[in-house]
Amino acid sequence: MPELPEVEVTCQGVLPHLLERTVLAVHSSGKSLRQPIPQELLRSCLCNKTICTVERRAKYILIRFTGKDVLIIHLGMTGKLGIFSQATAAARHDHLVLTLDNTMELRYNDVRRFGSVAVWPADQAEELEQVFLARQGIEPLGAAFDGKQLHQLAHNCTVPMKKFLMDSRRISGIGNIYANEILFAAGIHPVCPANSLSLEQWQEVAGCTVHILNKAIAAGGSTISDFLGASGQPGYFQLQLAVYGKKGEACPGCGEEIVKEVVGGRATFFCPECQQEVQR
DNA sequence: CGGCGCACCTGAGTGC
DNA sequence: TGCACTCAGGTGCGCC
Repeated sequence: MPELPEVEVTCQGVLPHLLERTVLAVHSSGKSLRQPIPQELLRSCLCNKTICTVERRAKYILIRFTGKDVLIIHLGMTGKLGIFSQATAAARHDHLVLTLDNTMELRYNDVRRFGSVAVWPADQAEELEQVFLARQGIEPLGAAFDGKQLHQLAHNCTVPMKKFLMDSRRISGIGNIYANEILFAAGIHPVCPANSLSLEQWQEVAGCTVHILNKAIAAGGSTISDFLGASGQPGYFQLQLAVYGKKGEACPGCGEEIVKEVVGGRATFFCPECQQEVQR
């Protein structure tokens, strides 16, 4: 389920249930995610440790423990985190369960197993910062994010805008749905080369990015209060989408038909009228 | 190095 | 009801 807003909403949703909680036990399904779940390492690093913060970086959820060990979870395409009572029956595709000291459990469920679970032991805290976190793209909701920075980032880069926005090594957190929505909002054609945009256009793209991501988080945030049991689907399920999945429907801006094409190997929706390919 | 295609996995939906 | 086929919101690998 995750693009940045969904991961952020998940973080905010589990946060109040995890703070100050101590992990008593770790169980995994035995099935491999992107990489095998390191059950023994999880046990030795996390059992009897207390959670002190939960934060998001890019599309990763970082659960930090006293003693500096860090559990890192990526939701892949279909990963979900939820808080359940021990009495709640396990669901199909539950792959990791952390038993907490208040009779509740944190459960990671992932149908397609494209997600990942990793632990960075305290003695590797340095590497976590310098190798892993430093490798992530810029944060769209970070203080430094603006059109000027994107303009510089796109210098000499000929890839289509759609791919540029979705490249997590450059910008973190934007997936297929929001890339479509951002380009529509900014009036940019998805195949437009990244280095062909003016500074003004990049400022527009930056502004739309922040606006759309924040709107999606706010919409998903309405589900946070009942996050127990990992009910509803936060994020884009709550957000009014303008073009994604709307092939053949009327553009909300001009009424022209939304078209679908494949760009960078993924379904791409746009309005051929509002998003002109040729730049003037 | 930049960019492309594909593989990883399961399930939902569609058309016959 | 069943079967074959396509598609899905992410990432990283091998290849040119």
